[in-house]
Amino acid sequence: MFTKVLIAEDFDSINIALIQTLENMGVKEIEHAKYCDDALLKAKKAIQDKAPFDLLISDLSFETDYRTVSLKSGEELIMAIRKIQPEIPVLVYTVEDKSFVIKTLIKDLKVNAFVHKGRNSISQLKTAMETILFGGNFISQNLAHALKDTNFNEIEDYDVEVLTHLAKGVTIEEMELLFKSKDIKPNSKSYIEKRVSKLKDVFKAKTTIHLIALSKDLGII
Amino acid sequence: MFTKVLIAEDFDSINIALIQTLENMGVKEIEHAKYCDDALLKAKKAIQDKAPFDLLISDLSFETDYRTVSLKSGEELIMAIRKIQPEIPVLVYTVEDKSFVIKTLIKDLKVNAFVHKGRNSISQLKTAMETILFGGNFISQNLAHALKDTNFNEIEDYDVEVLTHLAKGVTIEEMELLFKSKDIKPNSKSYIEKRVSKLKDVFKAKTTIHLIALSKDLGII
DNA sequence: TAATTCCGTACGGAAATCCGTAAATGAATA
DNA sequence: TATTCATTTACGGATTTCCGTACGGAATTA
Repeated sequence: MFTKVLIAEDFDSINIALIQTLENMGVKEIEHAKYCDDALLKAKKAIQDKAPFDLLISDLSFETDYRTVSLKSGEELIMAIRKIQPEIPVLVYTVEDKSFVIKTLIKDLKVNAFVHKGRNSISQLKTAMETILFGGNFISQNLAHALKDTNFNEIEDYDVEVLTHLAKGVTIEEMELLFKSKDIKPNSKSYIEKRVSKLKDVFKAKTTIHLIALSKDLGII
Repeated sequence: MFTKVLIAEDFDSINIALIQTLENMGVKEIEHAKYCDDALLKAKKAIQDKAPFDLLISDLSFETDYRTVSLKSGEELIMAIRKIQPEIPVLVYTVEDKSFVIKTLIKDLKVNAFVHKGRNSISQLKTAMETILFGGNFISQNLAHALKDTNFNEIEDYDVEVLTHLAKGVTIEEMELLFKSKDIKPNSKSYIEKRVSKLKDVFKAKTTIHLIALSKDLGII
Protein backbone atom coordinates (compact mmCIF):
# COMPACT_ATOMS: atom_id res chain seq x y z
CA MET A 1 0.00 0.00 0.00
CA PHE A 2 1.04 3.62 -0.28
CA THR A 3 2.94 4.82 2.71
CA LYS A 4 2.82 8.61 2.48
CA VAL A 5 -0.24 10.30 1.02
CA LEU A 6 -1.05 13.97 0.54
CA ILE A 7 -4.69 15.07 0.51
CA ALA A 8 -5.77 18.38 -1.00
CA GLU A 9 -9.41 18.98 -0.13
CA ASP A 10 -11.11 22.06 1.23
CA PHE A 11 -14.17 20.57 2.97
CA ASP A 12 -13.36 19.48 6.47
CA SER A 13 -16.01 16.77 6.47
CA ILE A 14 -14.51 15.05 3.45
CA ASN A 15 -11.05 15.39 4.91
CA ILE A 16 -12.23 13.55 8.00
CA ALA A 17 -13.65 10.73 5.92
CA LEU A 18 -10.57 10.46 3.70
CA ILE A 19 -8.21 10.34 6.64
CA GLN A 20 -10.30 7.69 8.35
CA THR A 21 -10.41 5.65 5.17
CA LEU A 22 -6.68 5.86 4.53
CA GLU A 23 -5.92 4.96 8.14
CA ASN A 24 -8.13 1.91 7.82
CA MET A 25 -6.24 0.95 4.67
CA GLY A 26 -2.98 1.04 6.53
CA VAL A 27 -1.47 4.22 5.14
CA LYS A 28 1.11 5.26 7.68
CA GLU A 29 1.65 8.91 6.92
CA ILE A 30 -1.29 11.07 5.91
CA GLU A 31 -1.11 14.81 5.46
CA HIS A 32 -3.93 17.05 4.37
CA ALA A 33 -4.26 20.62 3.19
CA LYS A 34 -7.36 22.76 2.80
CA TYR A 35 -5.67 25.11 0.36
CA CYS A 36 -3.76 24.21 -2.79
CA ASP A 37 -0.92 26.50 -1.80
CA ASP A 38 -0.47 24.61 1.45
CA ALA A 39 -0.51 21.30 -0.37
CA LEU A 40 2.26 22.46 -2.69
CA LEU A 41 4.33 23.61 0.27
CA LYS A 42 3.94 20.25 1.96
CA ALA A 43 5.00 18.47 -1.22
CA LYS A 44 8.05 20.68 -1.55
CA LYS A 45 9.05 20.14 2.03
CA ALA A 46 8.64 16.38 1.73
CA ILE A 47 11.02 16.39 -1.24
CA GLN A 48 13.53 18.50 0.67
CA ASP A 49 13.33 16.04 3.54
CA LYS A 50 14.01 13.22 1.07
CA ALA A 51 10.71 11.65 1.95
CA PRO A 52 8.41 12.59 -0.90
CA PHE A 53 4.74 11.66 -1.01
CA ASP A 54 3.94 8.61 -3.07
CA LEU A 55 0.36 9.63 -3.83
CA LEU A 56 -1.61 12.84 -4.21
CA ILE A 57 -5.36 12.77 -3.68
CA SER A 58 -6.82 16.06 -4.82
CA ASP A 59 -10.15 17.77 -5.19
CA LEU A 60 -10.65 19.99 -8.23
CA SER A 61 -12.60 22.99 -7.00
CA PHE A 62 -11.69 24.92 -3.90
CA GLU A 63 -13.89 27.56 -2.36
CA THR A 64 -12.54 31.06 -2.30
CA ASP A 65 -12.52 32.86 1.00
CA TYR A 66 -10.76 35.75 2.69
CA ARG A 67 -7.35 34.24 1.99
CA THR A 68 -5.59 35.20 -1.23
CA VAL A 69 -4.11 32.18 -2.94
CA SER A 70 -1.92 31.63 -5.96
CA LEU A 71 -3.18 28.15 -6.84
CA LYS A 72 -6.92 28.35 -7.20
CA SER A 73 -7.89 24.88 -8.37
CA GLY A 74 -6.89 21.25 -8.27
CA GLU A 75 -5.82 21.47 -11.89
CA GLU A 76 -3.32 24.19 -11.04
CA LEU A 77 -2.11 22.26 -8.02
CA ILE A 78 -1.53 19.10 -10.03
CA MET A 79 0.44 21.01 -12.66
CA ALA A 80 2.55 22.66 -9.96
CA ILE A 81 3.28 19.44 -8.14
CA ARG A 82 4.07 17.56 -11.33
CA LYS A 83 6.72 20.21 -12.02
CA ILE A 84 8.63 19.39 -8.85
CA GLN A 85 7.76 15.70 -8.71
CA PRO A 86 6.83 14.51 -12.22
CA GLU A 87 6.29 10.86 -11.41
CA ILE A 88 3.88 11.22 -8.50
CA PRO A 89 0.61 9.35 -9.06
CA VAL A 90 -2.46 11.55 -8.82
CA LEU A 91 -5.96 10.55 -7.84
CA VAL A 92 -8.66 13.13 -8.42
CA TYR A 93 -11.57 12.91 -5.98
CA THR A 94 -14.22 15.32 -7.08
CA VAL A 95 -17.91 16.03 -7.47
CA GLU A 96 -17.17 17.10 -11.00
CA ASP A 97 -18.83 15.05 -13.68
CA LYS A 98 -18.91 17.43 -16.62
CA SER A 99 -17.39 15.52 -19.48
CA PHE A 100 -15.86 18.66 -20.91
CA VAL A 101 -13.89 19.26 -17.74
CA ILE A 102 -12.79 15.66 -17.46
CA LYS A 103 -11.73 15.50 -21.09
CA THR A 104 -9.46 18.47 -20.57
CA LEU A 105 -7.96 16.89 -17.47
CA ILE A 106 -7.17 13.60 -19.10
CA LYS A 107 -5.65 15.25 -22.12
CA ASP A 108 -3.55 17.83 -20.25
CA LEU A 109 -2.80 16.42 -16.82
CA LYS A 110 -2.78 12.67 -17.35
CA VAL A 111 -4.07 11.90 -13.88
CA ASN A 112 -4.00 8.26 -12.86
CA ALA A 113 -7.47 7.98 -11.41
CA PHE A 114 -10.76 9.81 -11.24
CA VAL A 115 -13.18 9.06 -8.47
CA HIS A 116 -16.49 10.82 -8.45
CA LYS A 117 -17.72 11.82 -5.00
CA GLY A 118 -21.00 10.06 -4.57
CA ARG A 119 -22.99 7.41 -2.75
CA ASN A 120 -20.33 4.71 -3.06
CA SER A 121 -17.23 6.72 -3.71
CA ILE A 122 -15.19 5.47 -0.79
CA SER A 123 -15.16 1.91 -2.03
CA GLN A 124 -14.29 3.23 -5.48
CA LEU A 125 -11.48 5.21 -3.89
CA LYS A 126 -10.04 2.07 -2.37
CA THR A 127 -10.23 0.25 -5.67
CA ALA A 128 -8.67 3.19 -7.46
CA MET A 129 -5.73 3.25 -5.06
CA GLU A 130 -5.10 -0.45 -5.51
CA THR A 131 -5.30 -0.04 -9.27
CA ILE A 132 -2.76 2.77 -9.26
CA LEU A 133 -0.50 0.68 -7.07
CA PHE A 134 -0.35 -1.92 -9.80
CA GLY A 135 0.31 0.66 -12.46
CA GLY A 136 -3.22 0.96 -13.81
CA ASN A 137 -5.68 3.77 -14.36
CA PHE A 138 -9.09 4.09 -12.78
CA ILE A 139 -12.09 6.14 -13.84
CA SER A 140 -15.45 6.08 -12.07
CA GLN A 141 -18.09 4.42 -14.18
CA ASN A 142 -20.27 7.47 -14.47
CA LEU A 143 -17.28 9.52 -15.53
CA ALA A 144 -16.22 6.87 -18.01
CA HIS A 145 -19.69 7.14 -19.44
CA ALA A 146 -19.47 10.89 -19.68
CA LEU A 147 -16.34 10.61 -21.78
CA LYS A 148 -18.27 8.89 -24.50
CA ASP A 149 -20.19 12.08 -25.19
CA THR A 150 -19.03 12.71 -28.67
CA ASN A 151 -20.08 16.32 -28.91
CA PHE A 152 -17.23 17.86 -27.06
CA ASN A 153 -14.45 16.89 -29.37
CA GLU A 154 -15.66 19.51 -31.76
CA ILE A 155 -15.47 22.41 -29.34
CA GLU A 156 -12.43 24.62 -29.45
CA ASP A 157 -11.09 27.46 -27.35
CA TYR A 158 -12.56 29.87 -29.87
CA ASP A 159 -16.05 28.53 -29.18
CA VAL A 160 -15.55 28.84 -25.45
CA GLU A 161 -14.45 32.42 -25.97
CA VAL A 162 -17.56 33.23 -27.97
CA LEU A 163 -19.90 31.50 -25.52
CA THR A 164 -18.30 33.22 -22.56
CA HIS A 165 -18.77 36.64 -24.08
CA LEU A 166 -22.36 35.92 -25.00
CA ALA A 167 -22.99 34.85 -21.42
CA LYS A 168 -21.51 38.13 -20.24
CA GLY A 169 -23.95 40.09 -22.35
CA VAL A 170 -21.69 40.98 -25.26
CA THR A 171 -23.61 41.15 -28.54
CA ILE A 172 -22.18 39.64 -31.69
CA GLU A 173 -21.65 43.09 -33.15
CA GLU A 174 -19.71 44.14 -30.08
CA MET A 175 -17.76 40.92 -30.23
CA GLU A 176 -16.61 41.69 -33.75
CA LEU A 177 -15.03 44.92 -32.53
CA LEU A 178 -13.71 43.28 -29.38
CA PHE A 179 -12.03 40.49 -31.31
CA LYS A 180 -10.52 42.95 -33.74
CA SER A 181 -9.11 45.03 -30.91
CA LYS A 182 -7.70 41.93 -29.20
CA ASP A 183 -6.50 40.61 -32.57
CA ILE A 184 -8.49 37.41 -32.28
CA LYS A 185 -9.29 35.89 -35.66
CA PRO A 186 -11.65 35.18 -37.28
CA ASN A 187 -13.59 38.20 -36.18
CA SER A 188 -16.23 39.06 -38.72
CA LYS A 189 -19.79 39.34 -37.55
CA SER A 190 -20.96 36.73 -39.99
CA TYR A 191 -18.29 34.27 -38.99
CA ILE A 192 -19.19 34.57 -35.33
CA GLU A 193 -22.84 34.20 -36.23
CA LYS A 194 -22.02 31.07 -38.17
CA ARG A 195 -20.01 29.68 -35.31
CA VAL A 196 -22.85 30.26 -32.85
CA SER A 197 -25.17 28.62 -35.29
CA LYS A 198 -22.90 25.59 -35.53
CA LEU A 199 -22.76 25.34 -31.75
CA LYS A 200 -26.54 25.36 -31.64
CA ASP A 201 -26.51 22.41 -34.01
CA VAL A 202 -23.94 20.52 -31.96
CA PHE A 203 -25.84 21.06 -28.73
CA LYS A 204 -29.26 20.75 -30.34
CA ALA A 205 -30.17 24.13 -28.86
CA LYS A 206 -33.29 25.83 -30.10
CA THR A 207 -32.20 29.41 -29.42
CA THR A 208 -28.98 31.13 -28.49
CA ILE A 209 -30.36 31.59 -25.01
CA HIS A 210 -30.90 27.85 -24.84
CA LEU A 211 -27.32 27.32 -26.02
CA ILE A 212 -25.89 29.40 -23.19
CA ALA A 213 -28.09 27.63 -20.64
CA LEU A 214 -26.83 24.26 -21.90
CA SER A 215 -23.23 25.44 -21.88
CA LYS A 216 -23.62 26.44 -18.26
CA ASP A 217 -25.12 23.07 -17.42
CA LEU A 218 -22.31 21.24 -19.15
CA GLY A 219 -19.64 23.26 -17.41
CA ILE A 220 -18.19 24.65 -20.61
CA ILE A 221 -18.50 28.20 -19.37
CA MET B 1 -27.56 16.64 23.58
CA PHE B 2 -29.82 15.11 20.98
CA THR B 3 -30.26 11.41 21.46
CA LYS B 4 -31.62 10.18 18.12
CA VAL B 5 -30.54 11.85 14.91
CA LEU B 6 -31.43 11.13 11.31
CA ILE B 7 -28.96 12.04 8.57
CA ALA B 8 -30.05 12.41 4.96
CA GLU B 9 -26.96 12.74 2.79
CA ASP B 10 -26.04 11.00 -0.42
CA PHE B 11 -22.23 11.20 -0.37
CA ASP B 12 -20.72 8.36 1.57
CA SER B 13 -17.67 10.36 2.56
CA ILE B 14 -19.73 13.05 4.23
CA ASN B 15 -21.87 10.44 5.93
CA ILE B 16 -18.74 8.96 7.45
CA ALA B 17 -17.65 12.33 8.78
CA LEU B 18 -21.09 13.21 10.15
CA ILE B 19 -21.45 9.93 11.94
CA GLN B 20 -18.00 10.23 13.46
CA THR B 21 -18.76 13.78 14.57
CA LEU B 22 -22.11 12.90 16.14
CA GLU B 23 -20.59 9.92 17.92
CA ASN B 24 -17.92 12.16 19.36
CA MET B 25 -20.63 14.54 20.53
CA GLY B 26 -22.33 11.74 22.42
CA VAL B 27 -25.35 11.15 20.20
CA LYS B 28 -26.51 7.67 21.05
CA GLU B 29 -28.61 6.71 18.07
CA ILE B 30 -27.55 7.77 14.61
CA GLU B 31 -29.24 6.65 11.44
CA HIS B 32 -28.36 7.71 7.96
CA ALA B 33 -29.94 7.42 4.55
CA LYS B 34 -28.47 8.04 1.14
CA TYR B 35 -31.85 8.59 -0.46
CA CYS B 36 -34.61 10.94 0.67
CA ASP B 37 -37.18 8.18 0.31
CA ASP B 38 -35.23 6.00 2.73
CA ALA B 39 -34.93 8.85 5.19
CA LEU B 40 -38.68 9.37 5.16
CA LEU B 41 -39.27 5.65 5.76
CA LYS B 42 -36.91 5.69 8.71
CA ALA B 43 -38.70 8.69 10.18
CA LYS B 44 -42.07 6.99 9.77
CA LYS B 45 -40.86 3.82 11.36
CA ALA B 46 -39.38 5.70 14.29
CA ILE B 47 -42.73 7.36 14.93
CA GLN B 48 -44.52 4.01 14.73
CA ASP B 49 -42.05 2.62 17.25
CA LYS B 50 -42.83 5.58 19.54
CA ALA B 51 -39.19 6.60 19.37
CA PRO B 52 -39.13 9.49 16.91
CA PHE B 53 -35.96 11.26 15.86
CA ASP B 54 -35.26 14.49 17.69
CA LEU B 55 -33.17 16.02 14.91
CA LEU B 56 -32.94 15.80 11.14
CA ILE B 57 -29.69 16.72 9.44
CA SER B 58 -30.29 16.93 5.72
CA ASP B 59 -28.46 17.77 2.55
CA LEU B 60 -30.36 19.65 -0.14
CA SER B 61 -29.28 18.15 -3.43
CA PHE B 62 -29.15 14.44 -4.07
CA GLU B 63 -27.59 12.90 -7.12
CA THR B 64 -29.88 11.01 -9.40
CA ASP B 65 -28.91 7.50 -10.35
CA TYR B 66 -30.50 4.32 -11.63
CA ARG B 67 -33.00 4.27 -8.76
CA THR B 68 -36.31 6.00 -9.31
CA VAL B 69 -37.27 8.09 -6.31
CA SER B 70 -40.30 10.08 -5.28
CA LEU B 71 -38.50 12.63 -3.11
CA LYS B 72 -35.79 14.18 -5.20
CA SER B 73 -34.38 16.89 -2.94
CA GLY B 74 -33.80 17.85 0.65
CA GLU B 75 -36.54 20.43 0.36
CA GLU B 76 -39.05 17.77 -0.56
CA LEU B 77 -37.83 15.53 2.23
CA ILE B 78 -38.15 18.26 4.83
CA MET B 79 -41.69 19.03 3.72
CA ALA B 80 -42.61 15.35 3.84
CA ILE B 81 -41.13 14.80 7.27
CA ARG B 82 -42.69 17.94 8.69
CA LYS B 83 -46.06 16.56 7.63
CA ILE B 84 -45.68 13.51 9.83
CA GLN B 85 -43.62 15.13 12.57
CA PRO B 86 -44.21 18.89 12.49
CA GLU B 87 -42.06 19.82 15.46
CA ILE B 88 -38.84 18.08 14.46
CA PRO B 89 -35.87 20.45 14.33
CA VAL B 90 -34.12 20.51 11.00
CA LEU B 91 -30.50 21.32 10.29
CA VAL B 92 -29.58 21.77 6.66
CA TYR B 93 -26.00 20.84 5.82
CA THR B 94 -25.29 21.81 2.27
CA VAL B 95 -22.83 23.20 -0.24
CA GLU B 96 -25.57 25.50 -1.40
CA ASP B 97 -24.91 29.17 -0.95
CA LYS B 98 -27.17 30.77 -3.53
CA SER B 99 -29.10 33.39 -1.68
CA PHE B 100 -32.21 32.74 -3.73
CA VAL B 101 -32.32 29.11 -2.70
CA ILE B 102 -31.76 29.94 0.96
CA LYS B 103 -34.39 32.67 0.95
CA THR B 104 -36.95 30.23 -0.36
CA LEU B 105 -36.03 27.68 2.28
CA ILE B 106 -36.30 30.07 5.17
CA LYS B 107 -39.58 31.44 3.96
CA ASP B 108 -41.22 28.14 3.13
CA LEU B 109 -39.60 25.49 5.29
CA LYS B 110 -38.53 27.38 8.39
CA VAL B 111 -35.49 25.24 9.01
CA ASN B 112 -33.74 25.74 12.33
CA ALA B 113 -30.19 25.89 11.09
CA PHE B 114 -28.15 26.20 7.93
CA VAL B 115 -24.59 25.02 7.87
CA HIS B 116 -22.59 25.53 4.74
CA LYS B 117 -20.27 22.66 3.88
CA GLY B 118 -16.80 24.15 3.84
CA ARG B 119 -13.40 24.33 5.41
CA ASN B 120 -14.68 24.70 8.98
CA SER B 121 -18.18 23.35 8.68
CA ILE B 122 -17.89 20.62 11.29
CA SER B 123 -17.27 23.06 14.10
CA GLN B 124 -20.15 25.14 12.80
CA LEU B 125 -22.26 22.02 12.79
CA LYS B 126 -21.55 21.44 16.44
CA THR B 127 -22.40 25.02 17.33
CA ALA B 128 -25.57 24.83 15.27
CA MET B 129 -26.72 21.72 17.10
CA GLU B 130 -26.11 23.31 20.47
CA THR B 131 -27.97 26.42 19.37
CA ILE B 132 -30.97 24.40 18.23
CA LEU B 133 -30.92 22.55 21.52
CA PHE B 134 -31.49 25.83 23.31
CA GLY B 135 -34.25 26.85 20.99
CA GLY B 136 -32.22 29.11 18.73
CA ASN B 137 -31.56 29.37 15.03
CA PHE B 138 -28.20 29.12 13.34
CA ILE B 139 -27.10 30.33 9.93
CA SER B 140 -23.55 30.11 8.66
CA GLN B 141 -21.99 33.53 8.41
CA ASN B 142 -21.50 33.45 4.68
CA LEU B 143 -25.09 32.41 4.20
CA ALA B 144 -26.33 35.09 6.56
CA HIS B 145 -24.49 37.58 4.43
CA ALA B 146 -26.05 36.26 1.29
CA LEU B 147 -29.49 36.87 2.68
CA LYS B 148 -28.91 40.59 2.59
CA ASP B 149 -28.96 40.54 -1.18
CA THR B 150 -31.96 42.68 -1.81
CA ASN B 151 -32.63 41.80 -5.42
CA PHE B 152 -34.39 38.57 -4.89
CA ASN B 153 -37.38 39.82 -3.02
CA GLU B 154 -38.75 41.08 -6.27
CA ILE B 155 -38.66 37.77 -8.09
CA GLU B 156 -41.85 35.78 -8.29
CA ASP B 157 -42.77 32.35 -9.51
CA TYR B 158 -43.95 33.90 -12.75
CA ASP B 159 -40.45 35.22 -13.40
CA VAL B 160 -38.91 31.86 -12.70
CA GLU B 161 -41.37 30.32 -15.14
CA VAL B 162 -40.41 32.78 -17.85
CA LEU B 163 -36.68 32.40 -17.24
CA THR B 164 -36.92 28.64 -17.24
CA HIS B 165 -38.67 28.58 -20.58
CA LEU B 166 -36.19 30.99 -22.10
CA ALA B 167 -33.37 28.75 -20.89
CA LYS B 168 -35.07 25.81 -22.57
CA GLY B 169 -35.11 27.63 -25.88
CA VAL B 170 -38.74 28.76 -25.92
CA THR B 171 -39.14 32.09 -27.72
CA ILE B 172 -41.36 34.79 -26.32
CA GLU B 173 -43.81 34.29 -29.13
CA GLU B 174 -44.02 30.59 -28.37
CA MET B 175 -44.36 31.38 -24.70
CA GLU B 176 -47.42 33.50 -25.37
CA LEU B 177 -49.14 30.52 -26.95
CA LEU B 178 -47.82 28.14 -24.31
CA PHE B 179 -49.08 30.30 -21.46
CA LYS B 180 -52.46 30.64 -23.13
CA SER B 181 -52.75 26.89 -23.56
CA LYS B 182 -51.74 26.29 -19.95
CA ASP B 183 -53.99 29.16 -18.84
CA ILE B 184 -51.14 31.05 -17.22
CA LYS B 185 -51.84 34.76 -17.02
CA PRO B 186 -50.65 37.28 -17.99
CA ASN B 187 -49.73 35.84 -21.34
CA SER B 188 -49.45 38.57 -23.90
CA LYS B 189 -46.23 38.82 -25.83
CA SER B 190 -45.72 42.39 -24.78
CA TYR B 191 -46.25 41.63 -21.13
CA ILE B 192 -43.70 38.84 -21.17
CA GLU B 193 -41.32 41.13 -23.00
CA LYS B 194 -41.84 43.73 -20.33
CA ARG B 195 -41.23 41.23 -17.60
CA VAL B 196 -37.99 40.04 -19.16
CA SER B 197 -36.95 43.64 -19.54
CA LYS B 198 -37.65 44.27 -15.87
CA LEU B 199 -35.60 41.25 -14.88
CA LYS B 200 -32.72 42.57 -16.91
CA ASP B 201 -32.92 45.78 -14.93
CA VAL B 202 -33.01 43.96 -11.61
CA PHE B 203 -30.03 41.80 -12.49
CA LYS B 204 -28.24 44.53 -14.40
CA ALA B 205 -28.01 42.19 -17.37
CA LYS B 206 -26.95 43.63 -20.69
CA THR B 207 -28.75 41.12 -22.90
CA THR B 208 -31.32 38.40 -22.41
CA ILE B 209 -28.57 35.85 -22.88
CA HIS B 210 -26.67 37.55 -20.09
CA LEU B 211 -29.79 37.41 -17.94
CA ILE B 212 -30.11 33.64 -18.33
CA ALA B 213 -26.42 33.15 -17.60
CA LEU B 214 -26.78 35.17 -14.40
CA SER B 215 -29.92 33.29 -13.40
CA LYS B 216 -28.02 30.03 -13.75
CA ASP B 217 -25.16 31.35 -11.66
CA LEU B 218 -27.51 32.51 -8.94
CA GLY B 219 -29.37 29.23 -8.84
CA ILE B 220 -32.70 30.70 -9.79
CA ILE B 221 -33.12 28.27 -12.62
C1' DT C 1 -70.26 58.39 -10.41
C1' DA C 2 -66.06 60.40 -11.88
C1' DA C 3 -61.16 60.31 -11.30
C1' DT C 4 -57.00 57.91 -10.46
C1' DT C 5 -54.08 54.19 -10.46
C1' DC C 6 -52.68 49.66 -11.60
C1' DC C 7 -52.36 45.99 -14.64
C1' DG C 8 -52.49 43.73 -18.89
C1' DT C 9 -52.77 44.19 -23.86
C1' DA C 10 -51.94 46.09 -28.65
C1' DC C 11 -49.13 48.18 -31.94
C1' DG C 12 -45.10 49.98 -34.53
C1' DG C 13 -40.50 51.42 -35.54
C1' DA C 14 -35.54 50.53 -34.53
C1' DA C 15 -32.16 47.18 -33.61
C1' DA C 16 -30.33 42.56 -33.47
C1' DT C 17 -30.60 37.94 -34.85
C1' DC C 18 -30.95 34.36 -38.15
C1' DC C 19 -29.81 32.23 -42.46
C1' DG C 20 -28.71 31.69 -47.17
C1' DT C 21 -25.79 33.15 -51.03
C1' DA C 22 -21.98 35.13 -53.10
C1' DA C 23 -17.50 37.17 -53.12
C1' DA C 24 -12.77 37.49 -51.34
C1' DT C 25 -8.69 35.64 -49.26
C1' DG C 26 -5.09 32.40 -48.68
C1' DA C 27 -2.70 28.10 -48.55
C1' DA C 28 -1.44 23.96 -51.03
C1' DT C 29 -0.61 21.74 -55.34
C1' DA C 30 0.39 21.12 -60.05
C1' DT D 1 1.96 31.26 -62.41
C1' DA D 2 -2.42 29.19 -62.50
C1' DT D 3 -5.86 25.99 -60.19
C1' DT D 4 -8.16 24.15 -56.62
C1' DC D 5 -10.04 23.94 -52.21
C1' DA D 6 -11.11 25.53 -47.77
C1' DT D 7 -11.63 29.35 -44.88
C1' DT D 8 -13.25 33.84 -44.00
C1' DT D 9 -15.84 37.94 -45.06
C1' DA D 10 -19.65 40.67 -47.10
C1' DC D 11 -24.29 41.39 -48.01
C1' DG D 12 -29.35 41.22 -47.80
C1' DG D 13 -33.86 39.75 -46.64
C1' DA D 14 -36.80 37.38 -43.16
C1' DT D 15 -37.62 36.94 -38.40
C1' DT D 16 -37.29 38.13 -33.63
C1' DT D 17 -36.31 41.00 -30.07
C1' DC D 18 -36.32 45.48 -28.05
C1' DC D 19 -38.59 49.44 -26.35
C1' DG D 20 -41.63 53.28 -26.30
C1' DT D 21 -46.40 54.73 -26.60
C1' DA D 22 -51.14 54.20 -26.30
C1' DC D 23 -55.48 51.82 -25.28
C1' DG D 24 -58.80 49.13 -22.31
C1' DG D 25 -60.60 47.19 -18.15
C1' DA D 26 -60.70 46.47 -13.14
C1' DA D 27 -60.06 47.96 -8.59
C1' DT D 28 -59.65 52.02 -5.40
C1' DT D 29 -60.74 56.31 -3.84
C1' DA D 30 -63.01 60.61 -3.31
